[in-house]
Amino acid sequence: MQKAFSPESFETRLYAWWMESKCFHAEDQSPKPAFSIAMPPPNVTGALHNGHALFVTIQDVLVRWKRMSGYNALWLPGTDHAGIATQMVVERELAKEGLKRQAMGRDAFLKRVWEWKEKSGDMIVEQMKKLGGSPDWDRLQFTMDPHLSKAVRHVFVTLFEQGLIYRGTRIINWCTRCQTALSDLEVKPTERKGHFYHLKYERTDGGAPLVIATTRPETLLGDTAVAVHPDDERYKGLVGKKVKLPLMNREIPVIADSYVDKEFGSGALKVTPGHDFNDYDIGKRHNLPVMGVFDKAGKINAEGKQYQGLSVTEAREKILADLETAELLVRTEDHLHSVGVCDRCERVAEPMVSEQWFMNVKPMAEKAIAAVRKGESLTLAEVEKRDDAIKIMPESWASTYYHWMENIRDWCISRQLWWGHQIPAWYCDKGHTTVSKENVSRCATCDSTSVRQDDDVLDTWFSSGLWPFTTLGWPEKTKAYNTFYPTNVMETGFDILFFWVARMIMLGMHFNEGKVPFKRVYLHAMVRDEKGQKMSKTKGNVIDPLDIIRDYGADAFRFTLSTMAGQGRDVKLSLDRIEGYKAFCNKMWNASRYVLMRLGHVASELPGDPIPKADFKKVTGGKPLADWVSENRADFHPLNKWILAELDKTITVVERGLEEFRLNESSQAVYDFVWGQYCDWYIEFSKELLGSVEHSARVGETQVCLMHVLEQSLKLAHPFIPFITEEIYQHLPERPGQKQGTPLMLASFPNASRYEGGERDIETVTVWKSAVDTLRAFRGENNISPKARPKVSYEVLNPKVGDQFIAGVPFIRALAQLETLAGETGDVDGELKRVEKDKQTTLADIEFTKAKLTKPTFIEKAPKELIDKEKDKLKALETKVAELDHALERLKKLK
RNA sequence: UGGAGUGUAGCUCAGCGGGAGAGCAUCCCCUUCACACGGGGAGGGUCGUAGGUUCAAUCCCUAUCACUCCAACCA
Repeated sequence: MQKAFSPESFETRLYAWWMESKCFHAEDQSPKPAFSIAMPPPNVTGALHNGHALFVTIQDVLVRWKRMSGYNALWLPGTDHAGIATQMVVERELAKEGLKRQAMGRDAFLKRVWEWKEKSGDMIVEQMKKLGGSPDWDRLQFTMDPHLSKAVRHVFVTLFEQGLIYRGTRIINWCTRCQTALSDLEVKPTERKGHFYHLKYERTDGGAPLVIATTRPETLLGDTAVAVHPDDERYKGLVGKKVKLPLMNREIPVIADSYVDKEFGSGALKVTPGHDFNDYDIGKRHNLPVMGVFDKAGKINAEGKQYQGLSVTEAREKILADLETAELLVRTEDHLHSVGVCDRCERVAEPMVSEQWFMNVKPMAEKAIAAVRKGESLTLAEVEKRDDAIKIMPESWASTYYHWMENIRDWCISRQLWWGHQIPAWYCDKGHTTVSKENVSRCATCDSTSVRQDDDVLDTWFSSGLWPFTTLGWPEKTKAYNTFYPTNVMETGFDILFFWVARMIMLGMHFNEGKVPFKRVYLHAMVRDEKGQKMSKTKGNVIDPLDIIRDYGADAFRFTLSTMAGQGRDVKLSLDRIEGYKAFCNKMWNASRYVLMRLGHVASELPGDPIPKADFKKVTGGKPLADWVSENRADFHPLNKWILAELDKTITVVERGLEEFRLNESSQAVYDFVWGQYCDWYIEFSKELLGSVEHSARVGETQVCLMHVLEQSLKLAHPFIPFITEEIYQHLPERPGQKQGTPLMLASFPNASRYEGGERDIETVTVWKSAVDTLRAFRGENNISPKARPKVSYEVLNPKVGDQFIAGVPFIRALAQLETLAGETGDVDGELKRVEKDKQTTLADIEFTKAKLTKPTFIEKAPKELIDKEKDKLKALETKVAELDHALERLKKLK
């Protein structure tokens, strides 16, 4: 084993070895219970970021743990074609070469995107490997693989036949830059500074003109009504009459609709059904004509008459100027309002009426809501046993989910892009539509052979919405499908709860006889920079995960992410923290190295080290260490019993944390145990145990315990820090029942033993530890040189603790670095001071406790156990004062 | 506008009804033969603010302030 811990020296080698040994492989069929996670497929738009690192870590921890716990564990990897995002990236690349997709043509363009996909997909896979991710790479899939594409068509055609997918002309969000329709989710409301314009609409009956406020004066070109609230006294007589649309020489009616807010603006609203979602609804209620005045490039069309050809912004300027001239612009105010912008390019999205494909999701949403409601009333364990309920964690997300699902609108699924699944609909020259799973060359209605496939592609989330089952071979009921559907855990970011998770639930239940696609959803938080800001290239605060791995190792990075992946809390990534966990890895490395030296299996650096080479076979009679330990534990030395008890406690905490997605608790427990108990105390105590003749009978037993506890710790830590634990494990000496060269990642995860006396064992050693602490504090406070080996005397005052203490004397002496623990004390003054101080605080404690116990309300109302506890405490404190008094007396005499 | 979350030591975070914890940072001592990515010691917090419930509140309730996020149809 190398002296220095250097992750780069083994990470790559071990990963390759795991791959060769097929350690990540999951069986399609197995007698073992199944556990599966469908990996959220990263977009093939480029490199991995910290958000990916977080999900890879969390999912890998869960999968490694389950795999070691005897499950046939499948983590199914893949990548997503990410329609708009990828097309945009490639278009940008092409622009550098002076190329445009329109000029290239569809086929040539797609060829380039595929090339990009190969490159980017490989890169992402490589990066996940660097992190130590253990998905079953043999099953790696891409959303546009032939099989998945076939499933997409199957779903499209089925939903079409069920009447849930239809083509219609409706108002949708349109990005004039990306030149495509967007779903509601792809439009992000953004605060923008704008103006509030008050315009005059003159009445045809010569009455006082109506004043109407708007932020978008250019849309007046498409106004087809003015609306007021039916109860608005100011406009009572006006409903049914007409007003003159400024500049357009058109008359439009005044209508009454309760959507209008009487308090807002002038209480009169211009209605533009062609370019506003609400106006569209109002228009439908009142049978208003829908007038589109922008074209798809965002230019005014022929309906805009004299403004035709102007862009939206140009038209606004011109119209305002013309209104001003016509004295129809009453006033202008500054106004901060939110506008919808394209999620991808941030250009303002234009609501526009257009013919698109839609999915009616309402019926599916109802079932999807019911499944989560059911999950809410069940525990995590109960939900695992069924296939009709979903538990969302952290639970606070459930209400957000309901709200969205209850108000869900039809999903616009067509996109005017080239990269994606082309819609399986064909139109013939007579205008008939044929929807089919197979390519169509003849119209199903009129047999015309002049057919053309719809140019558009499906929203990217259409195919990823099928991910948990299409990746298992669906619609065929494959062995893998039967084994792994429903999957157990969906672990992803809350930012795609609606985009993805909700749609998987709806489509999953719809196409799998009501069976949910996953039983538990764990939504992790965002990875931010150390100040809590979102990492973005423009802010320049992006930390590249590969840089972190290079500087600290994948394990330190993973451990950091695990400890910070507490529920519902953003991960603020700080390099200091990562460095701290690298130190932990280093500690683990060196502790292991020491243990191996002490077992005589690695050349000791101590000249003349008296410790014999550990012969486990002889000590345990050929039994595996774990078995031998549990059979003989009751007779072990208190120190060995104690560390085994601490180990049991740790295993329990680690397992509970993993079960409840509290990875931070689990990783913290591992850290505290390995460093705070095993290294800081047990190893130090063991030096005395192994090094002194007095305990020579305990050497074999202690060597077994050192080994056994180290091995269990490695297993416990493995899911979090797979590389270093595996590397150390491969250096462990031969043990009975243990085949050398088998990977740790396939070893079985520790179980807490059922041994009863653990608490008592812990108590004993706690007495020793606190004695050492006291002596060390005394040295520190009194500036006694670390080199000094003072002689210290002790006196047993409390016989109960006394026996425990006496057994620990040699160990306390060793750890406190004393010459003797029995003789005369060196510095009486200092000790007097310390004991005096201790007495004072103890007296204060007594006062506090007495006050509590003499309070009548406390005696009456507090639970009996607590009162007893307080009484016991008081007694103990009083005894302690008596002891301290005794000690003071003695010290004074010595002086 | 509505909903959710967060506010604890200088920093990053645990704890969440019975007298406040960790890591890092700071200060002091130590190159003791696994580890200076180390060992030992010390200092440091009226647990955002104000009320309330309770024998008892950092923890529960109410209000309030600050930050963050989510959902939104106010032109």
